Amino acid sequence: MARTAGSDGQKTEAAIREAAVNLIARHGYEAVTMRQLAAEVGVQAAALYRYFPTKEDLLYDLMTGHMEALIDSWNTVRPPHGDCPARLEAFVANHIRFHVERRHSTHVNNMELRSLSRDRLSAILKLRNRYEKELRTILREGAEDGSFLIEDSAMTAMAIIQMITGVIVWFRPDERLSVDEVTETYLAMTMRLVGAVRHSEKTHVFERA
Amino acid sequence: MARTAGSDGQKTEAAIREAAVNLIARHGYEAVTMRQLAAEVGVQAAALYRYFPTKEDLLYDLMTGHMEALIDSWNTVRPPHGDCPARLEAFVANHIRFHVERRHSTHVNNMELRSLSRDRLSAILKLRNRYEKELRTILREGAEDGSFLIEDSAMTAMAIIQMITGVIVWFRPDERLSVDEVTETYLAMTMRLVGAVRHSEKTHVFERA
DNA sequence: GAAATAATTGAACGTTCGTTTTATTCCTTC
DNA sequence: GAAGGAATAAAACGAACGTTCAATTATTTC
Repeated sequence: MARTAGSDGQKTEAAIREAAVNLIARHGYEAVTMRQLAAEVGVQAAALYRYFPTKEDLLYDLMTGHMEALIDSWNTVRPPHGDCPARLEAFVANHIRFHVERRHSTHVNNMELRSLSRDRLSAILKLRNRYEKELRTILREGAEDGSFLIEDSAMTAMAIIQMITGVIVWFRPDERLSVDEVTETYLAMTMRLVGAVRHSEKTHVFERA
Repeated sequence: MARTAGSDGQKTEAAIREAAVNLIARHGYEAVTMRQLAAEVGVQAAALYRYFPTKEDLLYDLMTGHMEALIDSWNTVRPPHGDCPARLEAFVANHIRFHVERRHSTHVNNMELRSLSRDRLSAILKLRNRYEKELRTILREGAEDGSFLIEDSAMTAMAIIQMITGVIVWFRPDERLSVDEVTETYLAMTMRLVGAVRHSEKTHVFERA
């Protein structure tokens, strides 16, 4: 047997990517075998090597694709400079939406870094740093102009990113909670966390007992 | 050859646990082989099976040990009821200290859940839920007595846990930052996040522009 | 409709995996 | 100092791993 009727390289490659993200997110990169992946795509294992020279090439392809899509998505919604609270809200809202929509891809990027070679690992970390730098800048400028009250912008950036990325660990849409509702609550928590008062909220004054 | 001079079952078992935590945290459960682990311990692979019937038994042993130690550590520092802000501070401080001290063990527990069988997975999740319930209770009671201002105690609990567990991702002691300094900043962020005013801080009033 | 190219199969390669078996040596007890 | 259990080594098991290769069929090109 050989080429099958209706076979199309572009469709096969896309199917490999999709099946790989789902399988790796569920079972982990090391636990997923090329034969298992091929079966999910509906193809023999040897066919995978037409599109990805090695298993690690496939993983790296998935990860770079994810990071570039994340950076692109922020670039399309990023507000102009000034108004740090508005920029922070835009960052958080976009981050949550992006990651909820790509839960499996996010899990792969967060869990499988250690399966990359040194060079590829540092390439991914470079992209990640470029993205996180955006948040650090917002926090630093907001602290300088008095919009925020924070102790350390780098530490705060890590805290916020871990908090808002963690949504994908417990949140499943289609339940009693929508993405918008979750985003709204996380926005409120983030704004309090950085010592800002939200535009749409009443000012609360706490008195010492 | 056979039994080596000075060999001791208890020491070997402890050495296996320690080597396994380090190797699995670094390379992942699936990527670590029994031969690699045995070499790290300084023993042949077959010797491991005297202490752990299967590779998964070893993983499960490490995970339950970690969770039980975590619950124990909270039980020893847990303050009496009432005074929700003090209880929350104690929870956060203990959580950060525990996890920083056991970075590798924490990584194993967070990353390798998918390598457990169904029954063992749910046993670990049960322990985890018991621990997280402590935080949810503090938040709920604090919201009821007016100490905190939060939207949803379950969601807030997840946000806080992910934020404070995330410390181990970026923090390395022995640098310019001590555990106590990091804990102090995270305590401040947590208290603002739940809408509380810390005892030791001045009350800040934000004015609308 | 023949030639060129694209897509895939089926079988095989050597290696490594988790685990088992058997035999051997060390250590403790009396 | 003999006996018996504890701790390990050495070798082997079948299965599964990532990957390669030659052969074969589908599609496109002219």
